[in-house]
Amino acid sequence: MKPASPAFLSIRQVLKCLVAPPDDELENLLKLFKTRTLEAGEYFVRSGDRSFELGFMNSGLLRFFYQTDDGKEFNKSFITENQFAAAYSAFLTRLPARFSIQAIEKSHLLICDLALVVNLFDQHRCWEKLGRLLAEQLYIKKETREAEFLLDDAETRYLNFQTNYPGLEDRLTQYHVASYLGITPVMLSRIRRR
Amino acid sequence: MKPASPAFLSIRQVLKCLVAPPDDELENLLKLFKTRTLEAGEYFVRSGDRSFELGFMNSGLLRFFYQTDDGKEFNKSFITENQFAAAYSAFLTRLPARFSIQAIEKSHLLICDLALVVNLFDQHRCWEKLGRLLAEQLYIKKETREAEFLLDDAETRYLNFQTNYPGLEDRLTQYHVASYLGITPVMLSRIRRR
DNA sequence: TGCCCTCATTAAACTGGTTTAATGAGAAAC
DNA sequence: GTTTCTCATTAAACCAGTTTAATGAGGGCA
Repeated sequence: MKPASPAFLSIRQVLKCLVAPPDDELENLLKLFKTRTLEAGEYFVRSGDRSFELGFMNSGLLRFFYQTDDGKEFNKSFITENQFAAAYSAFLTRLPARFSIQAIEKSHLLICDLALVVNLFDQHRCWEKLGRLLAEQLYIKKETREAEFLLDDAETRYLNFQTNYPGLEDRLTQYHVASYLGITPVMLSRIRRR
Repeated sequence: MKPASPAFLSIRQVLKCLVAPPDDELENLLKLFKTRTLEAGEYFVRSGDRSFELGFMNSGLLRFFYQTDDGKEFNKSFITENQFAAAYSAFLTRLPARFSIQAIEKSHLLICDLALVVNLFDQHRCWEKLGRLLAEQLYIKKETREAEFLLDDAETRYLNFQTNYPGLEDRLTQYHVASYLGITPVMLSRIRRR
């Protein structure tokens, strides 16, 4: 599968839009990637992993989730088409991943060793900038979520979820939505009744 | 107050350690800063503000906090010596700040217009890198906090706070600690009894 | 010494959410 | 058509943390 194939169309566009890389740098980066398909239920990262890949989603749906010792799960975010996916914080801190990443729908990705991408940071400023922009996006997303947990009750968080992730609710079971909101399916059902 | 003065010693060290800037670039950056003192209770940023400064703490203690419509406050983080302080997410998104930053102790800072620093990103790679590293730090901090809220109960969060911010508890009233943990002072008092 | 003032503790009623368990409802398997 | 999944709903008991309010305990200050 070569960087000229249709699978590379989206990532090309996204990267051009984000950091406007020179053509040769862009090709350098793209040839590090290969395609991968995850079946529904399959894992991209498992909690405890120490080696990491960067994924770019061509299609499908991933969830990032924490697990407690007694088996409870907490979805922390969802990733869909044209977004990057990685256990980036674990890579940066060189600690084992604290959460898992799992496909909820069959998903088509481009993947690449994360360390190879980070090595490019020193090679050209556009990749350093990419690293900055991705970190900024992640930061803003997490901070927004922190604000929701501190300021909003469960019902408000549910309404926010509907507007922030339009259409996503239909692709998820009530269990996954509830887990993202930090409540039980029972409570979500009660909220929905209103 | 010139960049040669003692007030610039710490920021010099921190920047050298983070991004190893060339001497002339470092001086370029430092001459953008001037000193500022905040009395206890004084604000560095107010919720709703649209223009932002980057602060570097020489001494003192700041809190970042959200406020609800009915006046309740939620501390989201604390900043002490040798750390940078800014409403960075608001700056990045060009939205009004959603939280306030206030001095809990009398604080000595170096401050500078945030936009001037961000303009330097294109001038030299070391500043682009600085932007990346700061965003990464913020991201990791927020993600850690998200994990705590999802996985841990109030008592565990309290114990985490004590180990993650050693000595800080003694500089804060019980109200501020409780607000950071997402509980009431009453509940914190009960936890402490155990 | 006595008077504030602010902060910490304790108790009691209350509430938003959980837990457990039973019931319903749709879709796939055969 | 019946069985058997999985997922959503509903009810009832329960619990972690809130709210309100009263009490205590220290510090600054005239």
